[in-house]
Amino acid sequence: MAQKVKLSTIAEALGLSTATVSLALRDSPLVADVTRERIKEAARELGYIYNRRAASLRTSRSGIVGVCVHDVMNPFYGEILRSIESELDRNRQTFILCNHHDDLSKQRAFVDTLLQLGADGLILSPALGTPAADIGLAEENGLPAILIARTIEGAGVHGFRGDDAYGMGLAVDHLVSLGHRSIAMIGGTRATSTGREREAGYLAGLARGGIAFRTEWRMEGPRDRHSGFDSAAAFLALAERPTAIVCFSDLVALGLMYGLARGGVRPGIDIAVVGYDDIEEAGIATPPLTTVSNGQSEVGERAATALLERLAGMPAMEHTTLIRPELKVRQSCGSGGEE
Amino acid sequence: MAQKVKLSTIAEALGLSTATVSLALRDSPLVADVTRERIKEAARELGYIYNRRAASLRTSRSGIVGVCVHDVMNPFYGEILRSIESELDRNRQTFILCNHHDDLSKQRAFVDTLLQLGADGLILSPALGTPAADIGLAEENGLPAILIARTIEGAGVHGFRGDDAYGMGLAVDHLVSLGHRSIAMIGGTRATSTGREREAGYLAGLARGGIAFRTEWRMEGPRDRHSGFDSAAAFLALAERPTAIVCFSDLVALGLMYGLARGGVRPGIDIAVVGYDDIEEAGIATPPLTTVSNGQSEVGERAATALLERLAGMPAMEHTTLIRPELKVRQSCGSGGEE
DNA sequence: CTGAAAGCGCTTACAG
DNA sequence: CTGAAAGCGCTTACAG
Repeated sequence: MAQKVKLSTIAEALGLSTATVSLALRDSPLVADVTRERIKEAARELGYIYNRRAASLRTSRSGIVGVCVHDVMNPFYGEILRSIESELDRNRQTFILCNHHDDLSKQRAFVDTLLQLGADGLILSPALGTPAADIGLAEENGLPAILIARTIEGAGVHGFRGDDAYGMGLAVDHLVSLGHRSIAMIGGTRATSTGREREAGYLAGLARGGIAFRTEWRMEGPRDRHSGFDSAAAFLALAERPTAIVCFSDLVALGLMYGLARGGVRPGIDIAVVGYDDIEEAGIATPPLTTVSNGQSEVGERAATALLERLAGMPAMEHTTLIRPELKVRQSCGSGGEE
Repeated sequence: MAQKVKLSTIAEALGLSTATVSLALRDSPLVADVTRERIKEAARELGYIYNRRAASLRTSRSGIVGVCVHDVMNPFYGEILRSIESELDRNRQTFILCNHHDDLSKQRAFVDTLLQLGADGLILSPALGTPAADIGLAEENGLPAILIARTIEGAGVHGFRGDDAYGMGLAVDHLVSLGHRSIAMIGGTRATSTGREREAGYLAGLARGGIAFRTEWRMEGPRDRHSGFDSAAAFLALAERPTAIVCFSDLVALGLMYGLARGGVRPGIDIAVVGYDDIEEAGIATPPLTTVSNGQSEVGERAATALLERLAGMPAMEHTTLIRPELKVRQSCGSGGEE
């Protein structure tokens, strides 16, 4: 590797000062056009690489935003990330990703790293059991935070998520309107706001339908495809098998459908299944999955925008924006629906 | 936000020099035990946050490794990332992730960012059409690179990937041994080393089986679940329909199976389907997917290890390590197999 | 329109 | 075992 090219290398080569070179490279109007072009050309020729650490040490702006979610391999988060990414890209922010896998210590280590790097902001889907104080710590140290998908009481920051109770109610209402009187709910945990809200929506839906809830209908736990698959066996073993199932997520529903089919029970024909999230795969599954659209791209886009506003100097505001979910009727409830 | 706490804040509070504080916080044996404890305690009490930009500017080591792949939502890459992540975590390297979506300019912008941040290394699954010179540029500027999943001729660095030609041959041999004489291959493109190798393996397998290749058997293109699904229609429209299909990837196979089922053709019963990669979902799909295990976690782990060795001072070596694939027989070829 | 100088917060020889 | 001083590569008032 040749001698490192820095601002002063360019300055010396051109007989100028580093101040002028610095200004020129950032398109300052203070520098004469001719000079600027000479400088830019020299920079290109010399293979100059801007040193962001040095700049950031001086300006205390790093151009880095941290994004931390449960797991990027989960399409639900993947779809949110996609819109965050395009929003941040447009604003020339680099983003650092982290999966916390609901491990609080991993999440903390990540926030710490962001602090050390002088990151400009954080978009977080908090791990199970994240105390409000963790968000406070970040904010106090100059790291503005925005919450997505899950929210935390008293965190004092803006959060964006779907209206889970309402959405799950939509799913149950749909099944009730189809004539179902025994409806199970598989997956999710009360340890997250999402899990609690969706369960509440399920219970409220049953109540609206005049259906008395039975504890064996509620199978807590599964939150991914594999555990959804595994839950099929337990479900099929039920003495009085419900005629319909609402799932915590599409991933759980998709795994469950694999499992039900394996057990000889045909989703959409022998039993009704509803998912939640409306991930891309839901539309091509066989049978196509009836589900509740959860506004992933809207969550991502609005969260990114909100963070950019914070970076621009807007104050934090404690508020949760609920994105309105929508029922997507396809064939997994045997009800015809969209092609 | 209170006044920023830095090394000198601690030094002043304790009546020591910043040099001593710096050494103590990094557990240097040069500092007396008592002093070190006093310093660490003060740091904790004052809420000191280590400024990595400043440190990195001085040491020119950043503790950052960049990882860039086609798309982290693709479980194939997701599984590789998982093992990279755990390997790097153990070595306290922060990693920055980027999806290039086979867009060369995105990949270049990312490498540029790494250079500006003074990143320590790069693990890359190169975008379509990446010239060897791009890798050279990174290396010349002190950013050691390791390639995964796809390799580039003449890049001069170490790469890790599955032996695709051999693996695809395994799939075809299996189908031939089951008695199939007409075998299609769906998905993949000749623009990547992976696509070329897998196609070569398919062709070689046919030749070994004494089967004359027919151009309509080769349906290029699909590389994700959705396009796999879409390809089912084209396949079902074939005048003389092959009795078996090898797919470019599990994702393509899984999407295809959804599509075939939608068309009333039952995978594992009416037609044999083989995937590639052995992602986790393959085992729970219905029917369980026969596929070729592609050693994702081995690729990730070895690539990370190789990079860490480079960081420790080992020279670059131009070499491609081929991980040996393995056939996983399940039920999608109607052949019984594992439970 | 351009330059000289200070400073961002660390670490690292070098003294003592 | 601890301290004084230089320097990493930028940017930003301040002069001129």
